[in-house]
Amino acid sequence: MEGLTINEAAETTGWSPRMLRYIESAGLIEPLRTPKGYRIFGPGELQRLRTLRELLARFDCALSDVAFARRYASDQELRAALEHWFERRAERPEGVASGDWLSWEQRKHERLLAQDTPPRLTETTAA
Amino acid sequence: MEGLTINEAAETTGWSPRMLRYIESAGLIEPLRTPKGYRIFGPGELQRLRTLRELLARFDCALSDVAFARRYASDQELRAALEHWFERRAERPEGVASGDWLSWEQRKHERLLAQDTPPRLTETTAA
DNA sequence: GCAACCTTGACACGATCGTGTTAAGCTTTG
DNA sequence: CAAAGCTTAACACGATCGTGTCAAGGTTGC
Repeated sequence: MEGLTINEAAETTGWSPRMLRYIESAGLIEPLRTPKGYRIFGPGELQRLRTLRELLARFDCALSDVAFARRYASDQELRAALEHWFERRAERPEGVASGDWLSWEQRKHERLLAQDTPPRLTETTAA
Repeated sequence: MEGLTINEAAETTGWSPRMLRYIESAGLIEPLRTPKGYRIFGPGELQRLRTLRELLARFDCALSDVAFARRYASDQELRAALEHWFERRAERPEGVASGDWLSWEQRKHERLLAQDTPPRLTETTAA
């Protein structure tokens, strides 16, 4: 065969027909259509579908993540904004620059001083 | 004030205290802690939080999207894999190359021929 | 023409997201 | 010391994700 119908494609890719439609609705694939609307999956689409399963499993992420990553990768404005946001970390008081914000030092003593029991930060970063 | 406590930070950023903790658990912020475990939000964190609200609104995306984008931006392997996957589109029969996969042309006629009602692809791309 | 297949739409359901709220227990502050 | 704050844990709840399944109706194939 050449271009597979949805059920055939489902069998060779491991996805259920339902999921193939769902993935399409998520904008991650775009199978061709016969004039009557039947989906036909070419070898490229089939390969992408198999790879997609691997990706989701390998990186333990969701379809929506992949969809967003695609958006992130192609939307220049989005990427710029987010990248800038990511960069903006470490605004940590190591470089308290100027009096930009009333003396960190001062209060640091007032508040952070006189204490004990140090390692109490159980992050539980929701694996 | 200097480093704000969670409730103060909530007020100036617009997020609820609950959400500030949630956002932290998502790994998007990492406020300092007093030795006793009290969160203190510095001006940097506060700004990031305000910006975050703008980002989510402006690009209509979720916290998990931002979290994944961050991962995508910093995990070389992940990015490479996904980028490769994104690229792999348009495996469309315009460049059917060689006999890589038994004659598209041939079957194209067998299946796609003799039909009418053309524009029936309502995408409904789940806005 | 009838069985087999495809299409969209909808109901369902557990899982997770985004939020609020409350409980139980330290800490800071007046 | 008592009130006010902070912390984590947990229950709750509507919304969306990921899937299955079923229904109603065209299409294809023998």
